[in-house]
Amino acid sequence: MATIKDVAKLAGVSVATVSRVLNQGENVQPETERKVRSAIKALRYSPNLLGRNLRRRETRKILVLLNTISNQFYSRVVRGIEECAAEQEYSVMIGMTHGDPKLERNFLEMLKTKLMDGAVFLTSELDGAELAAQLQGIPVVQACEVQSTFPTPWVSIDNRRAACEATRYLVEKGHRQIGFFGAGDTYGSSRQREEGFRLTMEGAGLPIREEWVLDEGFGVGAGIRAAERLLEFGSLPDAVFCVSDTCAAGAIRCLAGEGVLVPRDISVMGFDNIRLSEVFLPSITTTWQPQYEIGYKAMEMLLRLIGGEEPSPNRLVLEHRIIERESVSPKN
Amino acid sequence: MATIKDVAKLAGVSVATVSRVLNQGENVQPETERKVRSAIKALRYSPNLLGRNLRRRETRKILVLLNTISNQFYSRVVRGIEECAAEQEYSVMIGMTHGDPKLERNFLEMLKTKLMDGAVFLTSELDGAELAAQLQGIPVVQACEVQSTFPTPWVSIDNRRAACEATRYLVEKGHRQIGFFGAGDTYGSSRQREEGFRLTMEGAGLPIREEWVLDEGFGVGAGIRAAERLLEFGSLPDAVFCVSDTCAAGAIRCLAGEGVLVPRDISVMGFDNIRLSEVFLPSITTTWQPQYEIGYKAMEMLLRLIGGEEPSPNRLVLEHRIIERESVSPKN
DNA sequence: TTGTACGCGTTATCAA
DNA sequence: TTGATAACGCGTACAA
Repeated sequence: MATIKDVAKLAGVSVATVSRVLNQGENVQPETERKVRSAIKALRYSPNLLGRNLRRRETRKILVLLNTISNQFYSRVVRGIEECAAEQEYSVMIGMTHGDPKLERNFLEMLKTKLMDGAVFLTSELDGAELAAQLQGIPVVQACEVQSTFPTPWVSIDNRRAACEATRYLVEKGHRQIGFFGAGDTYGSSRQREEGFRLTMEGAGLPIREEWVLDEGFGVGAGIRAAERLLEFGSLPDAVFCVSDTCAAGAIRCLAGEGVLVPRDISVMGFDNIRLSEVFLPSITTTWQPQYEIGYKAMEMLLRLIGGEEPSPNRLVLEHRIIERESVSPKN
Repeated sequence: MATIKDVAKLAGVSVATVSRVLNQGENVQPETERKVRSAIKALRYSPNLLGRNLRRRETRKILVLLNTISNQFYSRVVRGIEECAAEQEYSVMIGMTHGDPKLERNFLEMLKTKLMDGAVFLTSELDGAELAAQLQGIPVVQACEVQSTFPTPWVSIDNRRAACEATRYLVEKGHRQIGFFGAGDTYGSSRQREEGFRLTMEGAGLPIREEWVLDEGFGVGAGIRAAERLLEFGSLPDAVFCVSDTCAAGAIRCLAGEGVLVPRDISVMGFDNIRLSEVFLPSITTTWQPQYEIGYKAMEMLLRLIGGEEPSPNRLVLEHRIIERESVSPKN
């Protein structure tokens, strides 16, 4: 691999001149520049970014941390991050933690040592105290999945309010016995959505049957397992509010396997509005969140942070909206 | 951010000693080590990986390049890569190209300049000639989506043979008028699957109606668009062979919207066996490919390449298998 | 306009 | 066992 020295030697100039051609492009004779460029081409030279980054103290790369890309939801969030980043000539790289704190610490190490200029956390497995300690001076923004104990700016929706509205929607459709398929305490968004569900049920004077509140997780498998457990009880609720669209899809599929049809026999509501929810049969009534915008805004905040400013506001709550489809019907 | 010098100063030793404590841990007095470690803790020191990588000429990071993570299929492939990588203490980072050669060149730049030790390409937008020129000495392996003109080892399935078998399966179910939803020439796998389709149809003496061969792409939207075009013709085929499960799902959904039910009115076959295909209603008959193993084997090859050996064999064709589900039924 | 030389933060060699 | 110091490849202040 050719270095800047090789180029300088071949072009018959000093490394400084080569560097000047490469970077500013100013203060160099056209003839000299020509020689340098042809040497670069001849040697197929690319500047070693390790050396450059070390010297410049910036890498123009940012990290997106998430538990898994198999969760369809994140893909448009990342797109938002990427497009904002690209405008400022940043590249983004994705790291997966698979819910493993060790893997997350590994990525944190890269951040601490300036392998990347900053990060957007879409999920995190660490607690606020540890992260606060680790994150000293590292530009980080949280998006979607937010832990308010983290000492970082964030952008998300109001999960609790969204869940309130979703539950109220079900109630207004005439459903009275409503179950909730959540993800337990693993992630805050699920907890907040459960809160919203409970609050609204109580506000409407409707009882919550705890055997219909099942915490299996966000994924398709979670929906299937929760539905299986639901079927073990003698009676079914009128409707189920699921913590995610994938969970809802799994539940609908599992119920169908036992002859329980959605929405004929039971209504199922999702959350997120991923592509699957409009394609699924039946299509899934859900709560849309502005995935692209969440990502874009988070990246804007991160850029401010990298620039040394404190973004203001440093917490951003974006709008959500119920999207009516086929999986919820009025209670007859 | 503290550097090794700060640590050395605080501990009252030289940087060499600090480095020894950090790396080999040998040849250093317990007492000295204790002092160093407490200085490290006090200063919250982490070695700067840019400096280390520059010096060691390795980063222990590898890049996975793909067009988009919204394609569910890749997630298990990446998992295979990650688990093999982790065994050798490599971290993996994902970069998306979104089908844009410029973005891909950007990532290539990182590789050329040793920001990462090597890469697995799950897709690529460049042609063989350009890549051959760029890839001089950079360890790269292709997986899944393979261009045989690339000068790299690869691992994949036999797409053509798999498509032959899938088509034959449809024929054996009694279908005679069969359509193909592909992705055109954007990626080789689609072309090879189309070849297999055509070969088998001809071999069975069945005519191919070109208006039923539609190239819209791999995604859900592609399946929808292709189905829309299909519906514009007066008559429908007995069955459609789709290039991917997501495409099949889109097609099934679109047909259902027009009252054409799968598999009652038409059979639809997918490809890949992603999670969606077992959850979808109807569940999708498809061809499984060993996603995890493809990733794992590709990473094994890459490690050999990084180690300076040429892997042998340097092309690996793994097995596939038809999975029967609900979306294909016998022609009555 | 160009070149010399230093520093970025490490690791590794060599001498003490 | 430890320390001084030379790389690694680059950018840039300063001198020429």
